[in-house]
Amino acid sequence: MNEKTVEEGPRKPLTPRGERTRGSLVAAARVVFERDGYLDARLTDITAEAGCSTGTFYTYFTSKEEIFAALMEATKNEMLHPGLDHVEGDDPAAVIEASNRAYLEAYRRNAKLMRLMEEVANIDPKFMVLRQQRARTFVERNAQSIADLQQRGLADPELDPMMASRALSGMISRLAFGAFALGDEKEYSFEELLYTLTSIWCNGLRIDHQLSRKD
Amino acid sequence: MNEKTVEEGPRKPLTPRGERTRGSLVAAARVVFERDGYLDARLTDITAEAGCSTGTFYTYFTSKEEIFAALMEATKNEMLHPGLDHVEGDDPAAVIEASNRAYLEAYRRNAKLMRLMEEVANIDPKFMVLRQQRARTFVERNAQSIADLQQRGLADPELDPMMASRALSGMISRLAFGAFALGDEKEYSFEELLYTLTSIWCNGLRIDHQLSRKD
Amino acid sequence: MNEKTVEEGPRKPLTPRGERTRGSLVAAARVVFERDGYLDARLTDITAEAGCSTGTFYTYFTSKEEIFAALMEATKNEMLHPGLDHVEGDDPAAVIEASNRAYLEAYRRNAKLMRLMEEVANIDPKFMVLRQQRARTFVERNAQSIADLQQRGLADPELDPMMASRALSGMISRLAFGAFALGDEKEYSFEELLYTLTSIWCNGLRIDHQLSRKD
Amino acid sequence: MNEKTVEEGPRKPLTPRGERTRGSLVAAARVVFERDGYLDARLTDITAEAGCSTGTFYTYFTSKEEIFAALMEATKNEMLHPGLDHVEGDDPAAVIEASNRAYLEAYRRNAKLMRLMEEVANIDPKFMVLRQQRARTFVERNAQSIADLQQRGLADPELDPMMASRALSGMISRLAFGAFALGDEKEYSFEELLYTLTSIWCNGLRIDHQLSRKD
DNA sequence: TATGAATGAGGTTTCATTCAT
DNA sequence: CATGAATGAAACCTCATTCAT
Repeated sequence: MNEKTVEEGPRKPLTPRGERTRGSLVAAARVVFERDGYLDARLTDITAEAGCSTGTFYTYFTSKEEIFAALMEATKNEMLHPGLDHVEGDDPAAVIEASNRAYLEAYRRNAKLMRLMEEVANIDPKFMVLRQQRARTFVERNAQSIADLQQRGLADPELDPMMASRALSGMISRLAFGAFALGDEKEYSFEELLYTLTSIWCNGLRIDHQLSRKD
Repeated sequence: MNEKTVEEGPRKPLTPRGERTRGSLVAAARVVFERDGYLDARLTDITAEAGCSTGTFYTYFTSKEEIFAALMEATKNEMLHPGLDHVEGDDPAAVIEASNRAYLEAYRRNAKLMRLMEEVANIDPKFMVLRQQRARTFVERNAQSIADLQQRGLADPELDPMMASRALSGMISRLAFGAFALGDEKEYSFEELLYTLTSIWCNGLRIDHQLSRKD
Repeated sequence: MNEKTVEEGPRKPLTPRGERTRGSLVAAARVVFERDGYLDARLTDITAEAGCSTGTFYTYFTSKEEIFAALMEATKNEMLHPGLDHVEGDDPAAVIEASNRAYLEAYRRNAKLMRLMEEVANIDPKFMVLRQQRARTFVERNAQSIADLQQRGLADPELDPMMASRALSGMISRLAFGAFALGDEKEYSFEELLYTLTSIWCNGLRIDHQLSRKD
Repeated sequence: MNEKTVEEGPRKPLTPRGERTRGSLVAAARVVFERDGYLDARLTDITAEAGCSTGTFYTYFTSKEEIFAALMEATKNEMLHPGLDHVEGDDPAAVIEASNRAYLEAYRRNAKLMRLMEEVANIDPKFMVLRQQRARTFVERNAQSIADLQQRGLADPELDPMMASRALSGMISRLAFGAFALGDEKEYSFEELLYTLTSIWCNGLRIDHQLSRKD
């Protein structure tokens, strides 16, 4: 899987000083983008936040798009979430719950970044591709897990694992977006959210479970 | 429910000619927005498409935002989808399937408009509010339907109807967006999509069903 | 001969007002270019001189290059000079003298423009092409005239008319450039210049003559 | 004759290393200027070509202009051409032909440099002065030679030697520019060029000759 | 002497919006 | 009501030059 669809300028070997400046620009970009949104962010806001001059920006990046790509690259690990198969355990429902909990927590932690990614993906096709690639990773992991459960006779064999995974993965990401990125959080209790998603996930696949709400 | 959160300029009574001009502007806006996207659309593109002059635009609208709002208003009926309770019948699964089919078909028909709405909602909070309002209508209708099924003993009573509806409604809209708005349609068979969504919907609520794929 | 090598933006049919504004911009461009040179001229200098705003510039032109092309087009008739064959008369030497006199006078009148053309031609290949095209017109006319004199037995038949014309036409334009465009005019008496050029021209082609200096 | 009109930075005594670095910068400047033109050449292109850092440039030069002056100084001998009086011989026409041949060959060898000089002279008055000084050397030598021929009764005594030299010297440099610097060379045969120029030169001064084309 | 990151003035360019006709 | 030229704020971007190491 080649995540380099969104190009970043030829990264010449950097001196430590250059490394630092570049880093401060990416950090500043995160602050400014999260605060003002992608469109409203001006390059001068970013350099001001980074404490350097406009010209310096162009030492490391050629455009707003490119520094955004760099920011996405720099933060890609922050949304790492285990996926079903990375949670150990014998009880499928417990595994699913743990996985969903991890996902929701990661989403909540990175809500602003996710919000931002959504804004940019809907503006620039290059980043829609990136978003889809990352989503696909998540979807495929879950599809694999569903297929395993089917093989072990623990999940409805009628469903296409990939399609079911798309539906369920989409369900959780959408709800997380609504709950955390849009800041409608007041309407949602985290545990209620988790319970509902996990119930539907398990029921949807016809997985036996004894889930209950936590408060 | 007040849908007027997104203001439209004081609609002075229009002469028939004015009515026509305004209409051609909205129609042109749809063409241009769907073709170029909201951000890349220039007002002069719209007036050119409408066959009128730049100045005329301001007779009817005060900004790009406002004509977009007018376009949303003009097309709001195009995504009208029945919601569960609007489909008659005794078999809940059949009702759900019919409802989902109607939703997917409407989404497919209006894919470009939905894509556009997503773009703008992620740019402009006013339109995020509008999008959420419309989603809420859909969610609430489905929640009502779920509550009904619970009362009739046909659906899992443990689930909060509103939360379950958010999850399931989000699931279907997300999948429709991916399938139709992003043009990844090749990866999806419509009937497979429908079957998967409806199965998970019914299973998720523990509704008895005998669904089968159509080809 | 297609002189449209240097493109000018699609000239939409202009309203009289637009015609006037465009004209004032071209006139302003001439003032500013002649005063400051092509490179040092800023678009804002031109719009300021034309009495309009920066934005207006872009209603008519897309770049400095383009307005320069328009200026060249607008002034192309100012350097029209008869060429040998357009001067009537039986005495070839008198004809050549009259032609040279007309050329030098036109050059002197348009010295700043010629200076400008030279600057730009040496910067931008598109305008070198234009300069060469215009020179070629002059060269070809003179070549024709030389061929005629050869046929009438009045000029050295050994010389290739085209090559001889290139040499003699180049001689006069170079001297005119030095005398008038560079402002070394003090070193040159117009009549001395004319006498020398015409003598060499006639002698060079072995045309009989009784030229004498005027003072 | 003071050729130092175009200043060069105070040339501090250089270490051998410094000498080498400076030399590589001038050599790089020639490559880059000839390749990209004066205006499009960036100092970083030159330092990159020279294999040193940006900062090093300022150890030896203070500006693009100055390194260009240094390049002109370094290459001034490359266009050395004998001038009429430096060719030995009794037959004036043969001397003129040899001189012209030497000039044309030197021009052809240094065509890019001459092209460059022309570009810069038309941009920067300081270099126009330099160009004129060098031309003047050539013109004056030729004027001296013409005066000698007049004194020996071999050339038309009516012509002012200086003015005639300006005309004839300009003729040859213009034609050389067109033929070699602009790369229109295909249209010109070297020998035809030489024959025409020399014929007109001799005829123009009424010098007896028996010139013939070589092939 | 060499390095190369940092600087920032000053130009270009866009396009939503105004307004005289 | 319609016109479309004029407006100008606001952003972008370059690259010669400086300077701390």
